[in-house]
Amino acid sequence: MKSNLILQTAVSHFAKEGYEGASLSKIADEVGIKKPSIYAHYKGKDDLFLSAVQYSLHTLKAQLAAYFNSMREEPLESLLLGYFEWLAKESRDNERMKFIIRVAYFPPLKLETEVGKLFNPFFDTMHRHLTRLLRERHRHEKVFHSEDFSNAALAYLTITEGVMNELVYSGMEKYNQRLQAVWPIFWRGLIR
Amino acid sequence: MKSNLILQTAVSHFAKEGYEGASLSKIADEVGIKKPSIYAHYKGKDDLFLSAVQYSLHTLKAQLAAYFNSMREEPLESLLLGYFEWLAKESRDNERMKFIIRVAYFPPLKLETEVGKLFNPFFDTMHRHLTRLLRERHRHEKVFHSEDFSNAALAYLTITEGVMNELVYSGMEKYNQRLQAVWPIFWRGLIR
DNA sequence: TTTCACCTTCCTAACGGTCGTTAGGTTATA
DNA sequence: TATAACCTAACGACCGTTAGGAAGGTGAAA
Repeated sequence: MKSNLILQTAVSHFAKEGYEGASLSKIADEVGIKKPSIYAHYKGKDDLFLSAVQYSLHTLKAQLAAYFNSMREEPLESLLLGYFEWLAKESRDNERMKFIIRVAYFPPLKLETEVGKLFNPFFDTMHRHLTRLLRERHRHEKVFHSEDFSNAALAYLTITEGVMNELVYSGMEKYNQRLQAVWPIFWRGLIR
Repeated sequence: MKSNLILQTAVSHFAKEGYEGASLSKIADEVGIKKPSIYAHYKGKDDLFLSAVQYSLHTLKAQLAAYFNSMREEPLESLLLGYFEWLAKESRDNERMKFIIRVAYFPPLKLETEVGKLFNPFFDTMHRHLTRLLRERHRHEKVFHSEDFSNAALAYLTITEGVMNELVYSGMEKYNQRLQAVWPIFWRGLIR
C-alpha cells in the first residue's frame, strides 16, 4: 500500500519540520516517487496533513486501549507509573508521538480549528476513562486521599504531558530524571 | 528605535507561525517598511530569529528575578503558587512566552544547536536557583518531606511546563482548571 | 560656516530557488 | 475498457537575499 507509506513518511517529516517546514518534494523523494504522484493519493498538502493527524490519533488510541487492558490486573501504581515507561518505549523510535505533541500544541494556523476537532474528543476521552479507572479502583480498595477523581486524572495527565515534552525535546535520560523527580511527590500527594 | 520594533514584531510572528511559517515580507508589512529594509538591521532571517530568542530569554530572566525578589518575604506556598498566576498574567497579552516555549520544544532544525546553547544555561540557572531557594527555606523552617531539593525543584519545573503548555494551547480557563487539579496533590506530596 | 565624505536607513528592482498545484500523457492492473 | 498510479513539464506565487541608489544626518576639514 503506497498510500500508507506516504502517510508514514509524512508523519515523520511533519514531526521534524512542522507543517510549513515539511515539503512534498522531500516526502516524495523518501518514498521513492515524484512529487505530483502524491496527488493520486491525497488531494493536497492539507489533506495529507489531516490524514496524518487522524491516522496518528487512531493508532495511539488503539495502543492505549491495549496497554490499559493488558494492565487490568496490576496494582494501580504499577499501572500509572508503567504508563510512562510504555510511552517512552513507544515513542523512542517512531516519530508519531512527536508529531502528535507538535500538532497538539502548535498546529498550523490555517488548520487550527480542524485539528482541534480531531484532538479535543481524544483528550476528553482520555480524561473520562482515566477518571473512571481511578474511581473503580478506589471502590475496591480505598487508596486515594481525595475523592475528586476527575481532578486527580487531570493532574496525572498534566504530569504526563510535562515529562513527555521533556522526552521529545531532551531525550530519554532527562525524561527519566524528571519522572523520578516528580513521581514520588505526586504519588505521595495522591494516596491516603 | 526601528530595529527594536522589528524584533518585537518578529517575536509575535515567530510565535504564531513558527520559524518556517513566518515571512519577512509580512513582518516588514506590519512594521511599516519594505522587506529588504530589514537587512539594514539584521543580517538575515536566521540572525533576526536568534536575536529574537536572545531578547526574549533576556527579558524573561529579568522579569523572573524581579518576581522572586519581590516575593522574598512571602510564605513558600504563596511564592510557588503565585508564580503560576504571575506566568499567566505575563503571558496573557504578549506573545513572548509562546515564542519561548515553541522555540524550546520545536526549534528550526538547522538552528537547533545554536538555540540549545541559548536555552540550556537558562534552564540550568532556573533549576539551580530554585533548588537553593527550597534549601534555604527548609533551613529556617522544616517544611519538606524529603531533603532532595534538586529533585523537588525539578518536579516543580515539570509541573510548571505541563500547565504552561495548557496555557499557550488552550487558554486561561483550562490552565486554571489544570492548576487547581495538580497543585493540591503536588503540594501535599511535597511537604511533611 | 560651508563643504564634502561617510554612514545609516530606507527604497525599487530583480535574482535564483522552492513551494504547492495542475495539465496531460503513459503504463499497468482489474 | 475503465481506472488507478505514476510520470514529465510547467504554472504562478512566494521565499530569502542582493544590487544599487536616494535621502538624511553626522562630523571633520576647509
